[in-house]
Amino acid sequence: MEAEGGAGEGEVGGSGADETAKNATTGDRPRSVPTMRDIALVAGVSQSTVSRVLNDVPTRVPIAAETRERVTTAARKLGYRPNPLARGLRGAPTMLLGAVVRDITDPFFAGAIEALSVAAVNQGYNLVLGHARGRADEAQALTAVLETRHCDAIVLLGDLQDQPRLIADLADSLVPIVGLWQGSSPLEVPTVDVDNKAGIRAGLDHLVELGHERIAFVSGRPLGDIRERQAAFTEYVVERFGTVPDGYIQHVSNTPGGGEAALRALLALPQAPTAVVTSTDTLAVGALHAAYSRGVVVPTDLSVLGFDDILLASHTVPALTTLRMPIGEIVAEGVRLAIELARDPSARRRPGVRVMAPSLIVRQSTAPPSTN
Amino acid sequence: MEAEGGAGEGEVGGSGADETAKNATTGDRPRSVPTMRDIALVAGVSQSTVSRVLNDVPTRVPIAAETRERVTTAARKLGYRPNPLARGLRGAPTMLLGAVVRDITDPFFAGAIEALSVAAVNQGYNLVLGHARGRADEAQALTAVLETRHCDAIVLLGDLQDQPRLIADLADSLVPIVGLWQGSSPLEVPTVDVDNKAGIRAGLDHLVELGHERIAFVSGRPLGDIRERQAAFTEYVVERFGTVPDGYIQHVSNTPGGGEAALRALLALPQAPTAVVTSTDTLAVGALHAAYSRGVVVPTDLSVLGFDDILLASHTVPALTTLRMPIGEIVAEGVRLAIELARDPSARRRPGVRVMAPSLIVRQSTAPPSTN
DNA sequence: TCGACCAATGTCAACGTTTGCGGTCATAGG
DNA sequence: CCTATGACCGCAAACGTTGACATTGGTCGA
Repeated sequence: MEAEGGAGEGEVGGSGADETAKNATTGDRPRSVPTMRDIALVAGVSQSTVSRVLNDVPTRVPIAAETRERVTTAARKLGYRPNPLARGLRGAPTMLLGAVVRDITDPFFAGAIEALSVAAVNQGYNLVLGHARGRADEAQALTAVLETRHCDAIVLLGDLQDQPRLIADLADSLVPIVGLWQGSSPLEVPTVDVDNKAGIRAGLDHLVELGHERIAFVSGRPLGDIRERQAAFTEYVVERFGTVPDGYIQHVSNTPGGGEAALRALLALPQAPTAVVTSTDTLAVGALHAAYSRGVVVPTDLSVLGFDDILLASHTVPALTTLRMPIGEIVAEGVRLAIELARDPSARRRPGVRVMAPSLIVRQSTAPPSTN
Repeated sequence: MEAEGGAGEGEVGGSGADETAKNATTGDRPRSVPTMRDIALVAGVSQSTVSRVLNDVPTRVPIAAETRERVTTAARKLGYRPNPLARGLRGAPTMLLGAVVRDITDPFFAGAIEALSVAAVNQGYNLVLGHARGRADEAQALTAVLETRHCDAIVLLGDLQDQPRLIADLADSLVPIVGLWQGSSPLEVPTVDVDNKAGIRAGLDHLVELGHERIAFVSGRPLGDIRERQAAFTEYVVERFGTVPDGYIQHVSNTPGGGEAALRALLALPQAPTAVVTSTDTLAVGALHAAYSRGVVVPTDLSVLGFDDILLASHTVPALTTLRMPIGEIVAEGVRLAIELARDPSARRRPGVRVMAPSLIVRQSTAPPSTN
């Protein structure tokens, strides 16, 4: 409030209430965005010359330095901005990457979007967001991001198997597509993912080495990576201990609240586990909270292992032992692929899954089990 | 890996290595996306008729049902998708909202982006992301999001005062702009924000009622809202206690790590505070962790108050007392404004700040001070 | 039997760029 | 004095849509 007139109010503040005074404040500027023709008129050249000068095209015939000068100054004076739609019409890339995510509310995917945006910007691209949550939106996401192919390529985040319409639309679209975190059921597109199985096994190895034998799993909706993680857990435990005890796999929503509910259920079991593996750090946070509020001390009474290594994982109470998701690598590879496909249409759609390795980050939420 | 051939591989998998076999696999489809002319040819009508039928334009002159039928079936058969660039060139809105955020890595803004995307999609718009972090990107964000006005309107998130070039570009752009969370120095655009002062005062009232007198403030970089919050804190404390003790205002980076550092510094003070107000929940999380690892029990030994009420705030250990940021309201109003301005060019740029009220959420991280 | 009028469709010029191809000068060489 | 030859630049056609306007082929009333 104190700074109402922060930056150059004289410059900008003029416009506002009265919309009739189009050119009064700005002099002779035609108020709508200037085109190349306007520049051509001012500079006294043809519009194509303007195009050539402004794009600095390597024309076989040179353009006089003086003409060049006249055009550029005219352009600057008029405040020319090229019209990307017109360029796009001529086949120029839009420099836009579409990102379709199943649920942007999921903190993990929100983080992934961040990383994706950063990676895209680094390559000169920007991100168009679409999310596909819910029956109704299903159409929207594509109508806007795909069908509306402003985008040079599309990146899919997360498992979208339950959105048949979206997948169908993807199938006969011409924009190149790459998938990230497709988990156990990747689409027929180039895909990058984390090695869920290796991650879960590394985590379980860690717990087993500490001496744990009663290990439970808290899972979000078994889709995509989550399903892979759960499968890896089951496989390992069966391999090692013969069977997964009843109730040792909890299915909840992938939120802290879900983690809380799951842990309460686990603690109520006749034989409560001494360690809990969560399919996601978000769940682990909830589990930590539930343990705390039940008086169960982590890691003394209970070990908790997460997956993802979200930003907060190193700052929970206690700090969370987890599996670091190589978001950066995955996203970078995804963007690289997407751009490569966008540039070279001949290579599009060569399915295949590239996996990146997660790594175990040992912090304070795991310890040997207490001797009952 | 197991699911390599997940969905309809016969349909899609065909394309790939050999790019000469354009039409071989797809029959007679021209392989590039079909235009209205293609449909017109197939249906045996003129291209404008196709346009009229497909857009179901309320033309004063009717079109024969049979013709209509022929056109629609042809369109469906060819898999027609309208070209938004061509439409845009004719002046149609792109249904894209640009979002420029100072630092998408900030968890709060990441969350805001989510909410913004949801709100935009609800209105039929999609989001184009641009971030403006760092000197170099500064140009990029605008080159891509603004200059490239694919967007019908632009939403600014957070204080961007330190990006002069961006602001300058905004000044003479023709796209309508609205600002969110501009804090103490809003730009000359319609702006929506939270009432930081009221929030801080409510939080301090709460602490004072509990009996606290030694209250410290942990602040991120004093920009935008953060600056307002800090100012409100100082004002309140001076008003109430005459002065802010030395060292009672800590400046750190807005991360959990920053919160940790700040709390360590505060605990090292000769007269440590009994309560800490953080400018952000992210900082509060760090503070909780630092307290825990120092053996300082929250809330018995120290009260911690956050700001924002992020998703995790109710699941920290202990659950965080904080001020709920009305993200939904702010974002909804912002999107509403943006779309309104996009639709009605005559109303653009009527500066002014609308503030939404935060509310105090009391959880377990605050309590009366221990009697030393 | 002829113009009027209506239904049903086609024509054509935009929108702002890019780009292949051709045109117009001046000047130098003959 | 005439014609090549560069050096510079303009013309105009695309790109895929839209929409104002023109154009058909009939049917109807006079």
